[in-house]
Amino acid sequence: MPADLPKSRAPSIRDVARLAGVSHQTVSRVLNNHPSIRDSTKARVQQVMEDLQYRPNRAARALSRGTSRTIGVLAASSSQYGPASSIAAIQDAAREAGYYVNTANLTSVDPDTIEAALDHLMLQSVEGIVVIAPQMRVFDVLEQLSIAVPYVTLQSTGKLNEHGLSFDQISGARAATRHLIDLGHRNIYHLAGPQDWIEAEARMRGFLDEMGAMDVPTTAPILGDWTADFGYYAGRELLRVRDFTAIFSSNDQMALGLMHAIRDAGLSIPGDVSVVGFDDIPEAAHFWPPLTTVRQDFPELGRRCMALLLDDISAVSPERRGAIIPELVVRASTGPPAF
Amino acid sequence: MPADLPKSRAPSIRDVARLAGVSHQTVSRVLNNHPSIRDSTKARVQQVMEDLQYRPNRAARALSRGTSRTIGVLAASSSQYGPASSIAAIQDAAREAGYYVNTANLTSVDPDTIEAALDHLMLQSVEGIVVIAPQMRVFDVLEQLSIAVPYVTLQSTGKLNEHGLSFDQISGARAATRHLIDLGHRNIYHLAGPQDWIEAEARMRGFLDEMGAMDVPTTAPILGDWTADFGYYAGRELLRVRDFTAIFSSNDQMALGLMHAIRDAGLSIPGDVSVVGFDDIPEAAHFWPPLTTVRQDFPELGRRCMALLLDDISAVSPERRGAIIPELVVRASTGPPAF
DNA sequence: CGTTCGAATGTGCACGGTCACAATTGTGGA
DNA sequence: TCCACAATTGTGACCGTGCACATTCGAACG
Repeated sequence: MPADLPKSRAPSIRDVARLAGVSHQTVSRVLNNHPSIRDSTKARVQQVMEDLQYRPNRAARALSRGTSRTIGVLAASSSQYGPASSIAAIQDAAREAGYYVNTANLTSVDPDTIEAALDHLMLQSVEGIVVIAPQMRVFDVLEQLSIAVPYVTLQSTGKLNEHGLSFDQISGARAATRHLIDLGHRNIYHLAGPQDWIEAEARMRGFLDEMGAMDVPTTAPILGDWTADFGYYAGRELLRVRDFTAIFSSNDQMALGLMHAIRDAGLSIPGDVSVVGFDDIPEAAHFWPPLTTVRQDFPELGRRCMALLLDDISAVSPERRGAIIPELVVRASTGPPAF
Repeated sequence: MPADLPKSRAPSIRDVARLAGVSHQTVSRVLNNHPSIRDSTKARVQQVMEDLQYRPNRAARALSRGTSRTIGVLAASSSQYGPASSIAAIQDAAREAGYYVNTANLTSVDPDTIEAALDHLMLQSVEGIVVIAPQMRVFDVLEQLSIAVPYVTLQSTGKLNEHGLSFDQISGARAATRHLIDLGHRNIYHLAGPQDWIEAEARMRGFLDEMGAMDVPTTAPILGDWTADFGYYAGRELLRVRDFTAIFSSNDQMALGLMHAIRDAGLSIPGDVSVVGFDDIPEAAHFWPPLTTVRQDFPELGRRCMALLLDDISAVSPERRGAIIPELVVRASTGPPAF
C-alpha cells in the first residue's frame, strides 16, 4: 500500500494539476465541463481527482465567481406539516438544480426579527429567497428593505402578485363552503387563521364570497391561531349559543379541536354539527369522524416555487407563476343538517 | 445628497480602509474585535462601514480562514412533527452561535442516496453534521465513509454512543408499558416502527424489557411505518383475532390509525381496548379519545444536540452528552381491561 | 512547405478576506 | 535624554478557483 501521506490540507486544483501533468486551468475546465478538452486529458484528470478524493472548495468558487449557488428560505411555523413538507420539497428541488439551501426561522413577526433573519440570509449572499412566512408584515418588511435578490412566496398576496405562486386558496375555501351549503346548511361559522396571515385571509375571503354568492347570511369569522387547542376552546365558546349547524375551519388542526369540543358537549358529528377542515394532513382521514377537508399538495407547491425562483435568478421569466387548484376531499364529518 | 454612485461591486474591506484612512488589516481587526485597536480608530472605521453598508463577504472569509461556520443536517422524514421541531430548534441554536445550517433530506435509505446527501453536505465544507435520520444504515454508511468532521445524532445507538444524545426512549417505553400493566392488562401488543430505525428499536426494547421484568408473556411486535394509515390497517388485522386488551404504539400517528380501526370494529376505547402512543404531538390531546402518550420535548433535544456539536467542533468535550427522560402523559385512551 | 485557423492548453491575476511578520508610535524608567 | 517594551498599525503573501488573454498544437488548404 502506498502509504497515504496525511496531508494536512485538502487537495486543491493545483495538486490535481501537478499529478496529472497539466495546468490548474485545465483541471478547472474539466470541473466545469468545458467543451474543448481532449477526452484522454479529461479522463486522466478525472482519474487523479478520484485518487486524491478531490473536492472542489465551495468558498473559493463562490469568491471567484461572485456567486454562491445558495438560496435562502424564510420560514414561519416550520414544524407544521404544510410548511415542513414544502421546505423539504424546496430543498430537494434545489439540490437537484445544484443549489444549496439555507433556512432561517421566524420565531416572531416583529420587524426586527424579520430583519435579523433576512440579514442572516443576505450575509451568505443568497441568490434568491423563498418566503414561507405568509404574514403580511413579512412582505411589508421585504418591500421596505428593497431586497437585492429575487424572492418568491408560496402565498399570493394582492399587491405582491409578481412574486407569488400559490394554491388557489380562495377557490378551495369556496368549494368547502359550497359543499356545506349544498348539503342544506344555512347557519355556518368560519373559524379563521390569525389575522395577519395571507392564507387565513384568502380562505376567509373564499368563505365570505361563496356565502355571499349563494345568498346565505354570515356571521363574523372567528380568528384562531391554527392550533388544535384553540379549536377546542373556540368550539366550547361557540356551543354555548349553538346557533349553527356547520363550521368551516381554516385548517385541519383547529377542526380536530372543534370536533373534540363538539363531542364533549354530547353532540354528534355530522348529525348535529358538520365540520370541514383545510389542508388534508395525513392524519385527517383517521380523525373521528374522518374529516372532510381541502387537499393541498405541499410538495408540489414547493417544487413549483423553486422552479419559479430559479427562473427568476436566471432571469428567464416564462410567466409560469400561477395558482394550483386544491381539491375537496369529502369524508364523514359532513352531512345534512338535522333541522 | 451625495450622489450615491452605483458601484457595480459590493464594498470590500479595502474600500472601507481607503475611506477611513487606515489599512485593510485595521479594518479586519475591527471586524474581528481585535483587542489592540484605538477606540477612536475603531469608531471611525465602524462609521465608514455603516455609511457604505459594508457586509463582510462570507465566501472570502471562509476561504481565507479555511473554516465555513456551517453545519449540516442530515434528515429523514423531515416533514413530520418531531424531526421538523428538532430541525427548527437546531437552526435557531446554530444561528445564535453564528453558524449557518444546511439541510439535506433523505428520501430513501439506500447507501447511494445517503452518500449523495453526505456529499452534498461535505461539498459545503460543513464543520459538523447532525443526523436526524435515525436509521441504522445511515450510521453504517457514516462509519464506513469515515467522515472527517464531528457528527452527533439525536438518537442513541449502542455502538455509536460517543456521538449520541437522545431521549431515553427505552425508559419512556417502559413507563408506557408499565402503565398498561399496572392497569391490569396482561395481553398487550406492541406496534413498532420500521425495523431499521433506532428509535423504533429502542422503544421496542423498552417494551420487551418491561414486559419481561413484570413477567408478562409477550407476542412478537408488529413492524409499522409510522403512518396513521398503517396503524389503521394493522388494527384491522389484529382485530380479526382480538386476543388482547391493550396496544402500545410506537408513535401517535399509528395510535390514531389504530383507534380508528378499533372504533370501526364497534369497540370502545378504553373499555374494550386501551391504546398508548409515543411523542405527544400537539394534536394528541384532541384525538378521540384523548391519547395517553409519552411526551418528548423535541425543541429541547435540538438545542442540546446543537450544543453538543459545537462543543465537539471546538473540541472542549465536557461530557455533556446524555439522555433526556421523557414523561408519560395519561389521558383518556387507557383504562383497566374489561375482563 | 508555409499559412491559416480552430481546438486544446497554459499564464497570470483577481476575488475579499486573514495571517505572519515588520514597522511605527507611545510610555515609563534608568 | 535614551532605551526597552507594549500598544497600535501597515505590508505583503496566501487561501482555491475562475476569467481574460496568450500560446501551442494539429490539421486542412493552397
